[in-house]
Amino acid sequence: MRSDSEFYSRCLQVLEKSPLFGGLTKQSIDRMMQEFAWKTWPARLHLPAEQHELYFHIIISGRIEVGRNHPDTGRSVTMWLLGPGDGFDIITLLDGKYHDAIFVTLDNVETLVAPVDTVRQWLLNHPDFNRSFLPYLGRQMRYLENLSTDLVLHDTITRLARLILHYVDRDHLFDNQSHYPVALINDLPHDALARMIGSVRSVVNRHMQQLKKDGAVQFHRGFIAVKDLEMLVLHAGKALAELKKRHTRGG
Amino acid sequence: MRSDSEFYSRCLQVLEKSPLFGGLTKQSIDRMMQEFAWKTWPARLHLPAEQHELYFHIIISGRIEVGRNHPDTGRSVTMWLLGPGDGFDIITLLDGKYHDAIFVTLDNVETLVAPVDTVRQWLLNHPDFNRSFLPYLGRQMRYLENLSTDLVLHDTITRLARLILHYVDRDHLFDNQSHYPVALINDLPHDALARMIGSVRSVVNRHMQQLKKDGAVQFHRGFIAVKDLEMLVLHAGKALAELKKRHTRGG
DNA sequence: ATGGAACTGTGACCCAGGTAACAGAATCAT
DNA sequence: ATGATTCTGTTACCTGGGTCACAGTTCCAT
Repeated sequence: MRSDSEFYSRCLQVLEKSPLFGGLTKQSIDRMMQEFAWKTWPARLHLPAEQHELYFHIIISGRIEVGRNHPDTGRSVTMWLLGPGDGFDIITLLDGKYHDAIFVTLDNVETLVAPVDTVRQWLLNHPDFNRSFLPYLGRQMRYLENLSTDLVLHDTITRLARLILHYVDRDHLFDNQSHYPVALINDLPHDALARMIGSVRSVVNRHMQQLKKDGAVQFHRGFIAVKDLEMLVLHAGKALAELKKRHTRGG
Repeated sequence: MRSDSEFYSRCLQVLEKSPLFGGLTKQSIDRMMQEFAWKTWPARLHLPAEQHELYFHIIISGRIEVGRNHPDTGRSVTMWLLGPGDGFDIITLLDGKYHDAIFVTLDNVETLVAPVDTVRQWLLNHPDFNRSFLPYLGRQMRYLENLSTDLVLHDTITRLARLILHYVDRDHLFDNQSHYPVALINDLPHDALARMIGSVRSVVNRHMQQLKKDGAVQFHRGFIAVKDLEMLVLHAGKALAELKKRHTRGG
């Protein structure tokens, strides 16, 4: 991408606050950008898997769901929901092997693309790139750890509460409407939410109704917001036993 | 550790075939070893969590279970089972933040220890170290991905079969006894197996009985081996539907 | 050898949550 | 506008596997 490109400044903005490149100097980012090409993808597209062994992508706008399917039962899990500033596929980038995962665009997506080999060279030769890349890897690993442990240790309504909590923007209470906005997942259909917590649409709906009844959240087609943060924390939290008592008593 | 230390050559051997350092030249390994200290831990010890923000460890012998507990229910998951050649804690190494996980030694453990900062410096300055470290990270991430997806997509007996399959040593059929040995997990009690697949002792036992009845595995206290690899693969595999038919017909 | 601790084997019970199925509402494409 | 498609709400049903409880077994320490 040339620096006179019409998208250049937009991409720069995204990269600068990206967890992957945020730590770099403007110079470094600039030099890297030279090697990236700009590319767009339509919504609901399954990205071809071979792609990832050849090219590394950075999302500028839009979201991509990374998951796996069970061929027989038709069920699936979302392992990551990638948004602006995220890169993929980091696993193939790390070890060069085929990565058995399915990448689906949720929106129209813009990415910056470069050959994996190029990116791998940077990793090996540019300490300052490593300085932001390694913590980014840490973040992604933590997300996976949390996913696994949540699946084992918590029941589905707790996982749902935690999911919403994870994306809630606590700093931007809408005073007039007295609710907290939810980032990235606020317009997802219930199936997509279900895939993120290892469950199933109808069950997620069931629990969303419960959370609504409890006053924790508010939602309608394509919209989720948090009404009562404390209540949601309670659902997401340790006080599981107490909560159960409440429900059996109060309905 | 000085090169005339009595453990030096043993450590060297482990490091050379470790996934973390296997790729390095003898020279590099040598230089690194100078900075490591040798340390031992008794079995069944909970390693103090603060440790990991200060020191990075490499296991020379013994195993360490890395997992999480649910304070209220008492249930727990094992996220990793670390053995000789593995390093910890890689997540804190990556991002320097506190890592909420519990490390328990299963055996008497020998480790090599160095300050995290030292190791982090190597990461940033030694491309050849990076060359084996990054693929190692990839491997660990894949393990977590598989854990999460298995938890969602497969039932417990399938996960159990997959666990055993993952550690089976296909290359060393014991002809005289016609069974395949199982590495690393072959002497674990059923609780420990249960924690690795997000289940519970009694259920694991149930399923182990089933696998035995089907001729897939053989086991007694502190011993697991694979009798019929194909049968185990069948249990672990996609042909879930067919297998169910079998069982309902045959018992 | 003997008492205790750590493991294994099983059965009875029960419920969270997955499956299936359908009706209604919102949204989109032409 | 209108038919198609994609989402949501809700019911009835059923089962995998978790909980509890206890007995038997193997192993270890003294």
